Amino acid sequence: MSEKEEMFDTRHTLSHVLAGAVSELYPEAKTALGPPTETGFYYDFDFGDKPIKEDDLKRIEKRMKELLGSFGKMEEKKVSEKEAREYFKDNPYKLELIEEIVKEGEQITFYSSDKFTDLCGGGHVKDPGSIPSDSFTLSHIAGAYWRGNENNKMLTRIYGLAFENKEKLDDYLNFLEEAGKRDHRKIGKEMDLFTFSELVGPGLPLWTTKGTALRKAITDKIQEIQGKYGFESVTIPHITKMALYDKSGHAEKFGDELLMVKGKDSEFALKPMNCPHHTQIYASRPRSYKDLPVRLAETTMVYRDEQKGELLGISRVRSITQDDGHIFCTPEQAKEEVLNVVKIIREFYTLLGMYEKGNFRVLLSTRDPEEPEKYIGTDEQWKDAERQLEETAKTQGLPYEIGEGEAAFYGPKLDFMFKDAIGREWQLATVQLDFGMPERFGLEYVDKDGKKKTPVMIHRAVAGSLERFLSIIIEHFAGEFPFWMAPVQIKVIPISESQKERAEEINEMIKENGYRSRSDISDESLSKKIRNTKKQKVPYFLVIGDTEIKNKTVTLEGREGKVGEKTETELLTFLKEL
RNA sequence: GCCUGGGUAGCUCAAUUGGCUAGAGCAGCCGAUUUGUAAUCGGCAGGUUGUGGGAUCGUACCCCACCCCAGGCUCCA
Repeated sequence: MSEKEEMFDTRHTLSHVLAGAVSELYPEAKTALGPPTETGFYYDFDFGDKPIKEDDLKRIEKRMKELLGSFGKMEEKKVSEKEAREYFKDNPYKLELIEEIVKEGEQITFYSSDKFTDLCGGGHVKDPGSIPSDSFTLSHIAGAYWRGNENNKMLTRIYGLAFENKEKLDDYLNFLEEAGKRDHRKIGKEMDLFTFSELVGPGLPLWTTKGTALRKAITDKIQEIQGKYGFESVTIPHITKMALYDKSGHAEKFGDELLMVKGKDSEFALKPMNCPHHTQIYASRPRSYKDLPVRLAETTMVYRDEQKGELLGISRVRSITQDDGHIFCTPEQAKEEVLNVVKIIREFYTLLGMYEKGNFRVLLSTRDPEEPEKYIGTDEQWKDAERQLEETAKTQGLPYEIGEGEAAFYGPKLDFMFKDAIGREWQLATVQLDFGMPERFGLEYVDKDGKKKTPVMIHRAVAGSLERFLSIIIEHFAGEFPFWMAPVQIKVIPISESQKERAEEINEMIKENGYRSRSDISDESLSKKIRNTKKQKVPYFLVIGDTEIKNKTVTLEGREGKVGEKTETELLTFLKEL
């Protein structure tokens, strides 16, 4: 058995110990479900009308530790439906599970120790007494709907962290603490990148001058790359008549997520996506097969009335800036176009040093075969498109997995998933095939044979949402952005008042050469000015004293220390090569 | 939206658990200093303790409602 599987069993067993401890301390509580997780385990309970508090965790944890030694061996026992029902007659959750197992035609098993019996499929360490009592801890409680369905009752979930031993647990706790230091909300505030106002509203970030410089550096870079692949920019209004979404099918899909704007005599919707608008640019004139592919790109904000509890920093917001793009092409061209988008994504994330194995994974999001009515398009189209995407993923060596039921309603997609500082996964880049919308909008092109045909539409985004993308890279770089991206790239620091003028002169010179430079001519000490520069994570700074004035040079310094004394020309050459 | 926590100056935190005028540091402003590599010194200002109600002789602290934030759940075109 691998170490990972063994840990899985340990965590699973601990969830039983947790349930055992809770059952003892709170006899009224009903146990529901409790699986292991990546970092520990949890168990869901129904505490009835006497919910527990965060403070109670200490008590439960203490009892768990006491119980470990006397918990006894985990023994499997096959039981009949009748026995099972009898044993759990007061527990509606277990009864529901038993019913399901019976329906599936599977054997019901109990796992019992001296202290506690649970309905369970197995996967335990034989002797819970062998688990070190300081290798786990209960971390927090949270609400969770029974069976993950929001129409069901909300249960109380107790989360625990568990590792091989105390050292590993401490390592993880330490990791969480370190991760907290790179939290994009903290760094965003420290570096003055964005802010929120209660007057403006939750989920609506306001971008400062520095944050905007950062955003522009990124979107310029994306445009530079995608420009090589034939994308051209377009511009659309942020509102539309509902007619557009009635036709696209989004109206039905979106419902209350749409934000409405009332005009004098008509009502508009704030756009929650850009594709329908872009189809209308395509549809504005007759297209020949010779015009295809048409590749439209636009970095623009969309607005979604997300549920409040889902908002999170700039990872999940209500005003979302998408670096969106839509390709309209012939069915024959689709594969090549998807490939090109993958290349754009690869080039961009490679530049960031984020395209490394293990740093991301790709989700091939397919249709849920159980619910075909949720999607548009024929079986044939779906199979074909899914196969096409999978082929591209394979030939491009993408670390992909199938995400069944994760597809958009109009087609399958490749989603590029990246992790934030504490390991939560977020979708950034995406390529989506769509054979529904062109048809709905009656898009067409005239083919070689003179016949009108329906083009394929490909949706794509490189950063995805600029907000979410920034949340990830702020945490990835802990604010220490690569030079080309840094909101302030260079700081010019005179040692004392007498070099102020020269510092300003150098600062202007650098700015004229297209870099984001600032001078610090405050009356602070050199040490203080350097400290501030480092705190702001500015990649390079120049020190100017009497020596530099005499030599007509600047002293260049970066994050790794002193680079050296350079003339203006040398400096510009150096910056150019970064 | 739901569950559980939280909200004190721009930021980081304090206030002996219901009892003197809510205090520090940093940032800001004023003054002195003119600095050679991660905090120069002094002064000033800064608060309706998230908001609104209530209980109390008295509340940052107790109760109610709402707002905002976080960790989860649900959702994520």
